Amino acid sequence: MKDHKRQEVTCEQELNAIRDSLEVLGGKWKLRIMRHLNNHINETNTFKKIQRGVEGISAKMLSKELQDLEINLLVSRTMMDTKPITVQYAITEYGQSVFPVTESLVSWGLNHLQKIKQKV
Amino acid sequence: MKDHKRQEVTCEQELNAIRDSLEVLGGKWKLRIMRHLNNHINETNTFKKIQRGVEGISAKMLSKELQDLEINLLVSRTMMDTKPITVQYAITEYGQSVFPVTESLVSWGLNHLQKIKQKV
DNA sequence: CTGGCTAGTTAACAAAAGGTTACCGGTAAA
DNA sequence: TTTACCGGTAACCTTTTGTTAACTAGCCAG
Repeated sequence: MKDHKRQEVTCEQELNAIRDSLEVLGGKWKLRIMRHLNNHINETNTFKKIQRGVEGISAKMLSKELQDLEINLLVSRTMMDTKPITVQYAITEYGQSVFPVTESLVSWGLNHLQKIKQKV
Repeated sequence: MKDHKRQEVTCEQELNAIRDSLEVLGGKWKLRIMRHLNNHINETNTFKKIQRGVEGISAKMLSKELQDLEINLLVSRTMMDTKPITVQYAITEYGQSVFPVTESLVSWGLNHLQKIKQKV
């Protein structure tokens, strides 16, 4: 009975799932932060380091977005008892699961750009 | 034969591609409209019929969203010279290409819902 | 003549998302 | 003592996004 097929869902549930995905991954900064953490996965990513690495983001936005990502289990937050107190952020193993999704957005976006260029 | 490898792109180009995809497919109504058109692909979809089918959408939003979708070649618009003038909208063949993308958003969203439920 | 159908448009507003500036308590170097 | 770095937060402002209600013009039935 149990195969690799997705659970049966209604049309409305699918639309909700899309809405959820876009809430968690959408917006101006979330995927940029995820990408930065993934590119620097072997380094210690403190708040300030991330802010310097993700171009243009303000402390307020970075703080909010990291909290959202942590709530959604995509990023972990660890306080370190150092002299000036530091906080380390890291992408979680579960967080890696977003990359196949973003890959399909990248592919479609690149293809779409070509398609629209042809039109003009 | 098509080359299945994507063109080489920079990190910034990938982020732009994601932004483009989300611009074209994001927002509250676009995918609901696309889905409705796809579910009723063998019917004649007039403006009013779509408005009745996509629950809650106002004339203003439907008008704007259909224009955006048409600009992006995802939907076609055909004026019919009927007694009260009618306009038929249809999803284009190219428009069908969004469904693999949305499918990955649906899968991830459904999985994420389970993941978050476990947390509580 | 009235009212309803067609496909929209316009203006005014509200809500959500994002940006700017200033500031906090703590540590430490100059 | 002043200065700067750390990880933020609060107040305020702007921009984007979406909602509501009123209105257009043409055609038709009662």
